[in-house]
Amino acid sequence: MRWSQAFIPTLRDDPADADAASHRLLVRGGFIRRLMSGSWSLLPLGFRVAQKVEQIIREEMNAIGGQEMELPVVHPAEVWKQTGRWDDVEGIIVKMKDRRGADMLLAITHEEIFTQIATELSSYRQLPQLWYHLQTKFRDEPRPKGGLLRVREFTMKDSYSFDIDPAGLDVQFEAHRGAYKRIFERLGLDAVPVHASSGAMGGRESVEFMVASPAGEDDVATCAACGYAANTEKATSRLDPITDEPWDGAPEVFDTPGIRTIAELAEFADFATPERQIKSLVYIVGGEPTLLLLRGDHELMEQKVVDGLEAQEVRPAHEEEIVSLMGANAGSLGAVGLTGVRIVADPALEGRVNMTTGANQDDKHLRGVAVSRDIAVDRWLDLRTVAEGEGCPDCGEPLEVRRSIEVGHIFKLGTKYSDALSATVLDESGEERELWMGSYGIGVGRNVAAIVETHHDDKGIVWPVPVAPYEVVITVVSITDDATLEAATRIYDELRAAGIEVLLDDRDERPGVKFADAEIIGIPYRITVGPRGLADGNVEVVRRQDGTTETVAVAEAAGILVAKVEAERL
RNA sequence: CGGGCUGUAGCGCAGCUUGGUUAGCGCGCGGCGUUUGGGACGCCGAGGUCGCCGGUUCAAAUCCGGCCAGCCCGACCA
Repeated sequence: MRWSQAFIPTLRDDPADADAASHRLLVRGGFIRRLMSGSWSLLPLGFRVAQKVEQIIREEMNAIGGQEMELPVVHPAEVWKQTGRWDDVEGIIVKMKDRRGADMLLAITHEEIFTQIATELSSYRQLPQLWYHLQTKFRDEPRPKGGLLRVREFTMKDSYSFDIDPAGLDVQFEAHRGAYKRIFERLGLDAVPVHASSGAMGGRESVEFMVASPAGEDDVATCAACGYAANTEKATSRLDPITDEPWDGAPEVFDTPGIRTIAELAEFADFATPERQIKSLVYIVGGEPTLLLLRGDHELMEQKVVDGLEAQEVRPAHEEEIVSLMGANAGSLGAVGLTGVRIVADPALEGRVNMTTGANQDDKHLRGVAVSRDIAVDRWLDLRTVAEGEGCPDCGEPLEVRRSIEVGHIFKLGTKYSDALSATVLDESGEERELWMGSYGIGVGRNVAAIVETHHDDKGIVWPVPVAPYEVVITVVSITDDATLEAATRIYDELRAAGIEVLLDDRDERPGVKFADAEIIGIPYRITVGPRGLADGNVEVVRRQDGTTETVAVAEAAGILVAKVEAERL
């Protein structure tokens, strides 16, 4: 492509509202433009990158036996009502009616439709099956951000596997784990698989692929010693044991005027250090009022409540709800002697004695509380968020917690959808069996953003060759010098003939502008062709990644670049 | 959904408090000229429903009301 003819609206100033490096650079480099909140147009450069990402995904999916198809974006409500998700995921689904008044929706994912198609499978002889498509999803996120990182409309590769039994599902799941590993390697992403919560997808087991980045929205706990890795939504840890001072007798009420927080109480009473307090949080879990108990210095992980209590809706209780349930305001709440409210406690409280907690009367607390004696715990459930430095659950070494971008997620769904939609086959003995399903997703745009987040410097993007919009840019230093333009055009033709994707910067701009633009856009290799070098029969080859420069003979330039690019194509 | 802020040329902004000729500035864009191996400069020029609707007024970008859109914080989030 000749740059002078290309639509590459590079900006030289930062967009005012950019909130992530990839957001800023993709806009600056003319890759994307916002249409509305969470919807982005892919301009020619952005589209080329997205196409390359998609092609890599296709190749790896096909390599594990995937069959590509394409399903619609607008679905009838019917099938979503059958699986129960028409109402379950209220909020993020855009719903609409057609001219006859029939309910429809924009697809947020495609389990329902793929499963419906799978009802056409009738024999175990047709299994296993692995189907996928690259299709638009629309999720009406409350607050999109980060450019392509968190959007409402996006393209996703989603694949679905169908097997006769759990063992078959395990095989497909492991095949995806391998395919995803290769995909992310080819994309230049250092993605680590971690244990994750399945969330509203349902299912029994899921693994997320995470790329460490401050722009991410998830926290991942990892152990350098043994390789344990889990999303903090799911992660557990070993805690140092605490030896409590003995306390004989019943809990004792004491006055705590104006004291509302754990920190204030610790300050107020020297025996009530945070790890000797019980944190009491009132939540409405699936409509049921629930008191959640944690150690004072621990943070609640709401997702663990969702998963552990299998609730659709989990939210903190409102002030009025707290007062009418507990008889006191937040800040003086406690579980001692409480009845009529479900009590769920974190195991870190098990066996503890001489604890301090709210007395369920405003401005009063209790000391000397023995958890097992004084509190009627209905359910013990891991509720807390692991923190950096706590012991790895597998080996005890200190955990690290890092912000990460979720670039892929694979789920073992089980029979949830095949059950709801009667997707069954007959087995060897002629018996009807439900299909065991898995679903596996990769967001294309989010991966593009993740690549930029991890491949940029102060000058701009540094694309890995496999996803670069162009592999080589030829910078023509002076287009008014015939010999220069001729030499550059010859190299351009040679590279194109060799199958290299090359951009010829034949714009009437000063060299400094061309160098800077090529760097913002992030083309991996640049050939500088100018009168100065040509006087000695040379051109310059610069590698974007590290700025290394070499001088090569004009006649050899194309051949050298072909070798370099092909070596990095993956 | 709650709180805060913003909306003026393709982009970034000033003007609004205190209403009054023709609404400005920088970048970008077009023409001409000088320049040309790291983001040049001069001259000339094009480009605007001041987010939308309504109200107040002799007069509204400016004041008032409603609506819409976007951003930030929180809630929420497969």
